Amino acid sequence: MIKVPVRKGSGVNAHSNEEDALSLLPSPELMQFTDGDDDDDFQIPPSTQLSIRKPLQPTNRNISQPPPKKKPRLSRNPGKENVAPTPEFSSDPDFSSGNYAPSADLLGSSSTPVCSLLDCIPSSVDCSAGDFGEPVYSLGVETEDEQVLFDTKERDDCFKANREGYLCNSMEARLLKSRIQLRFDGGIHEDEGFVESDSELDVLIKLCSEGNSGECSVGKDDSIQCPLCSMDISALSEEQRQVHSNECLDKSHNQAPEKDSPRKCENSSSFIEESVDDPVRHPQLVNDHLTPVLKWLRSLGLAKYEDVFRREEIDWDTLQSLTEEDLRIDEVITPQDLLSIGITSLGPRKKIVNALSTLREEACAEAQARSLCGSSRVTERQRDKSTNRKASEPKKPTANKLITEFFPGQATGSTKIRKSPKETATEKSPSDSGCRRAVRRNGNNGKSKVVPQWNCVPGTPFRVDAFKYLTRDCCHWFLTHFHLDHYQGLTKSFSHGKIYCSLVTAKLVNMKIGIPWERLQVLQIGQKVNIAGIDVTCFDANHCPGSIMILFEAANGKAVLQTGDFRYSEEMSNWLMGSHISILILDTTYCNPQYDFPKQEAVIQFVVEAIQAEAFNPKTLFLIGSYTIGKERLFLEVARVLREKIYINPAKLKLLECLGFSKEDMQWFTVKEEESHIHVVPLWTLASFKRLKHIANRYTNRYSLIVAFSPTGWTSGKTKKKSPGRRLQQGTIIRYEVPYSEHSSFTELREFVQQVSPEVIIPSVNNDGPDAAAAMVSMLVS
DNA sequence: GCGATCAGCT
DNA sequence: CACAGCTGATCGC
Repeated sequence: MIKVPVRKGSGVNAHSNEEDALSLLPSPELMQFTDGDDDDDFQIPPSTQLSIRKPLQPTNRNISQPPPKKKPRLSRNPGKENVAPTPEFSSDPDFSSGNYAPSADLLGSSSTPVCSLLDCIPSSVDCSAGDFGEPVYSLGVETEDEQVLFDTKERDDCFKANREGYLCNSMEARLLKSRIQLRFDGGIHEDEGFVESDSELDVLIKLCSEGNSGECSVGKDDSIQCPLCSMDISALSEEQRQVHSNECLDKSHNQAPEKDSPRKCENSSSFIEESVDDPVRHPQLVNDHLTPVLKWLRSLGLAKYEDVFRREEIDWDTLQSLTEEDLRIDEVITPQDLLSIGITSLGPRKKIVNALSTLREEACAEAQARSLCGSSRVTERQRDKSTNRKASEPKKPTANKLITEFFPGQATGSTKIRKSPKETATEKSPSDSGCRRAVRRNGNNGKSKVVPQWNCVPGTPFRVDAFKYLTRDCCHWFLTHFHLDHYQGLTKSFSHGKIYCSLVTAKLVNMKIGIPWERLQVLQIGQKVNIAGIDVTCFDANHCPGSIMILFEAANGKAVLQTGDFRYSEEMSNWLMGSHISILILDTTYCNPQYDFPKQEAVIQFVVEAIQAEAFNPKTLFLIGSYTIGKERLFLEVARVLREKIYINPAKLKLLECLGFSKEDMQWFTVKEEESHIHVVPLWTLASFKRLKHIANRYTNRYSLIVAFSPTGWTSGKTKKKSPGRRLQQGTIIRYEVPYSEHSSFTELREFVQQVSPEVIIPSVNNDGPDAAAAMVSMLVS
C-alpha cells in the first residue's frame, strides 16, 4: 500500500496574495497541508521515493471519484478482458502501425511495478483508425496481417519508381538527374548544363564587390581579394576595386562559359537554388542589367512593380545604391529607399530587401569561399573529403580526441566532432557535404538560410528535417518525427519531391498539414529499402510516437546514422549491431553532464504515487502536461496503473488515433470531461501558477485542489539534483515538475556513442554555440 | 476569409 | 535555460 507522503510543515496557507486560492480551500483538513511556499517543500519518504522495486498495487480506492461506468473491472490481465469500448473508440477498422508500442520499454523491464502490471498486456498494437487518407480506406484493411500487406503494397507502389530507375518517371526525377550526380565518394555535384556561367550570381558578386567589397572578400589575413580572379586588391581604392571587378566580370562573360568556367565549380555551396525554368536561372546578356532585374522582380512575384523599375530605370547597380548607405551603416538594408521610388507597400519592400540581402550574402559567401580557396576551386565536398582524409590530425585539440584513445579496438578511426553552424549563420565557415545555401523568396529578416550540417546526410542527396531550407536541388526529404521544430516550413503546397517518414508521422503530416499521400513514402521500421542508390533503414527512436532514427548506407560502405530526436534504449544497440557507422548525426539536446535524469519508468512511478498520495481529497483535479504529440506513455501508464480514464479533448483524441495505440490503450481515453478527474492539457498551460489559477477558477464547483504535472527534462538541469520530481505549491494549486524526458540523458548519450563508435559526430543542437557543443560532444567519448 | 509566416512569449 | 509549442499580427491571394 502506498503511504501518504509526509510533508514538512503544516501551517495554514499564509500567502497574502492568495485570497482567490484560499477561497477555494474546502476544509481545514486540506488547508493544513498548504503552506503556501513556492519551494521544494515536499519530501517523499525514502520508502516511497524511487521505490520501483516495491510492487505497486493497482488501485482506485485511493482515488475517491467513482470509476466510469464502462471502466473494466480490475484484472491481472486487462488486455484480455471483454470490455465494451466506448463508442468513439470502436467503430472503425483497425490498423497496426507497428511503430510505437507505448509501453515497449516498460515491457522490456520487469523490475518495476508498472511493468509487472503491464507484463500481461498483449503487445499487439492495432490502433483505432483515424481519417488518415484515402489509400488506406480504399484498401479496406482490417487485420494486422492485412495491414502488413497494405504497407508492403504501398511501399511497393511507393518505390515502383525507384525500381525503374529511381523517380525516373517524374519531372522531379528528370530534374534531379539532369542536375545532380550522386557520387559515392560523397557529395552532390552540379551537372554541366544546369549551372550557367553567366548567372545572376556573377552580377551579384559584382554588386557585392561594389557595395560591400570589404565585407565580401576579406580573407582570414584581412587582405581584400577580387572575388573573381582572387587577386589581392587591398591596395586599390574602392573605385579601383569596382573597376577591377567589372573588368573581371566582363572577362568571365566573354569567355566560353561551358566546361571550365569558374561558375561550374562543382558543388559550390552558393548557387542560387531555383528551378530550371525559373527566369532567374536564365538571365539575358549580362550587359543588359535591366532585364535580369525585372526577371528577378518577377520571380519574387512582384511583377506589378515592373513599371516602377522600368520608369526609374533600375538596374542592379541602382538597386544596390538604393540601399548602399544603409549597408555602410550597419549592414542592414532598410526599405526606405524603395518607398521613395513608389513601392509603397511594406510587404513588397521587405520582400525585395530581404531577397536582395539574401542574394548579397550568397555572393559574399561565394566571394569569401573563393578568396579563402584561391583559384583552385576547391569545393566544399573536396574540403570535407580532405578533412576526412586528415582525420587523424587533430583539428581542434580541445574538442576533438582520437577515438582510439577511448576505443582501443578502433585501430584507424578517430571520432571527430564537427561544429554544427547555427542556423543564423553566425559561424561563417562553409557547411559541408553538399549543404547549400537556400535562397527563399519569403524574407526572413535578411538572415541567410544556411542548411545546417545536421540536416544533411553526407554522401547522399538527402535532407532530414530540413523543410525550413527547401531547395529544388533535393527531392528526397526525410522527416524523423512530427514535432514543429522538425517539420517547420512544411506546408501543403510542398512540391519538392517525396517525404519519407514513419506511418504514424505520415498520418499526422497528412491530417494536420494536408500533404497528399502521393507525396508521402512510408518507411517501415527495421526494413531496409533503397532510395536513389542508398540503403535506408529506420528504427524506433523512442522519442515520440512515430519518431525514427535513420541509417543511410551508401554503396561505398560509408554509413550515416541520423538519430533525429531520440531517447536511448538498450534495443538500439541490437539494431545497430554489425553496422559500422562512419558519421553519427546526434541529438545533443541534453548533451551536458548536468542533465542526468531518471529512467522514464521511475518518473512514471513517481507520478503514479504522487497522484495516489494527493488523491485523499475527492475534489482534486489532476492535470498532466503534454505536447501535440509526446508524453503519451506517461499519461497512458498512469491510466493503466490507476485504472482511471484520462480526459483529452476531441482534437487530441483525433491525433491519438493516428499514433498506433491498441484498442485497449484507447479505452483509457475519454472526451467526456465528467468521466475523469485526470486531464491531459498542453504543457504550456502548466507553465505558470497564474494559468493554473485560471483553470482552478473554472472548476471552482467541482474541484478544490489542482495537482499539475509538468513533465520536462529541463527540470533536472542546472542546480537541481537528480530526483524523480519536485513539488511546488501555491495555495490550492500544486505543481510537480517531473524530469520525464523524451530525449536521451547525458549518460545515455555517452553509452550510445560508445556503442556506435562513429568516426565523426555531428551535433544537432548547439545550445551554447558550436564550440560548446563540440566540447560537450567530446565529453561523450571521454 | 484563409493560409503562410513571423515575433514574442512560456 | 527553452523541450515544443501557442498566440496574435501581418501580409498576400
